Amino acid sequence: MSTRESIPHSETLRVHDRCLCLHAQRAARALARRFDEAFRPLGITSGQFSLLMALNRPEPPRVGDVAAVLAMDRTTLTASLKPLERRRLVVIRPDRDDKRVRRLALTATGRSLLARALPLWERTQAACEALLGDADRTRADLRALD
Amino acid sequence: MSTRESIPHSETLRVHDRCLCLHAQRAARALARRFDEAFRPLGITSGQFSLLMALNRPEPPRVGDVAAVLAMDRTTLTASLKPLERRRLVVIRPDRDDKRVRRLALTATGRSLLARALPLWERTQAACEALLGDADRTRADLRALD
DNA sequence: ACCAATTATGTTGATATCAACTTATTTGTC
DNA sequence: GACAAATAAGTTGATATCAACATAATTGGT
Repeated sequence: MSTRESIPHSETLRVHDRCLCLHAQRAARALARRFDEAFRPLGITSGQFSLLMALNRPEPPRVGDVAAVLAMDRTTLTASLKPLERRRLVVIRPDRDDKRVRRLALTATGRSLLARALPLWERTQAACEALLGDADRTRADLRALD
Repeated sequence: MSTRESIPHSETLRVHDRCLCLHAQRAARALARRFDEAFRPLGITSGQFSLLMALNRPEPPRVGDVAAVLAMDRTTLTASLKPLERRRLVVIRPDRDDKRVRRLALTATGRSLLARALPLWERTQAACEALLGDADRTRADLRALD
């Protein structure tokens, strides 16, 4: 392999400093760890919290709806539901009218767990916002990327 | 279960709109998908690109160094190296002085692949920056979170 | 009513993620 | 020099992520 085919280290540093994908991954991993830790006493992760929260609606949403809300792959969602279903936090029921559709609903246990998780979220969220100059601006930027 | 134990839907909406963890996860997933797609012709993912780039240094870094740079769990890194090692893009060698330490180095093939990936990164990065008003500000915000 | 296109979802296989635990080596203190 | 503490890294088991492929039900055009 000739030298022509490799990248100088200076270029590596430039990519490393600027790559939005890497910056977003690092921030996402760091935030996930922080929230995971906060929710640990309840035995759920940050992702499971977001998912349970997305299911807390008057009308049980469909799989596709939830995937869209979380900007998550549909098949990832199917997999993520498994442990929650096993723990009886979520029930999956066929739709009344459309037999293709499955409705995702919190159980009473799930709702109760979510209620206990909320104050933990508040605390952690406040701690994270404190790291930012303008959390609303950051949220707007993040939204622009998805 | 009593009603006292559940969260009103309005509260759910507030959490959903404000949660930094969810916003970061969504943005990270969206960016990863975008870069994954760009790198697909080369058979690597966005995460593998970042990892290979992190190894492109004059002195082969140690496992712990790379994990710190990527803000990634050390054991995640060990797992992520496996497919790259299998494809002979990376070699893992014991350190000369400290027998606990393993040095991670790109192979000639790895360096060459990275060089071919760089223009794809440039294009995708530019497209993502175009979504933001001020990419430097966004990067600074993301850095504040990790 | 038929049937092709579309829609909603699931399954499989590979990789990524992290906590908990384990092993091997080095360092520092006496 | 012995040995406890600290350091570097790996393994296991659970969950998360997504592409590729597969299935079943609905819709729309004729």
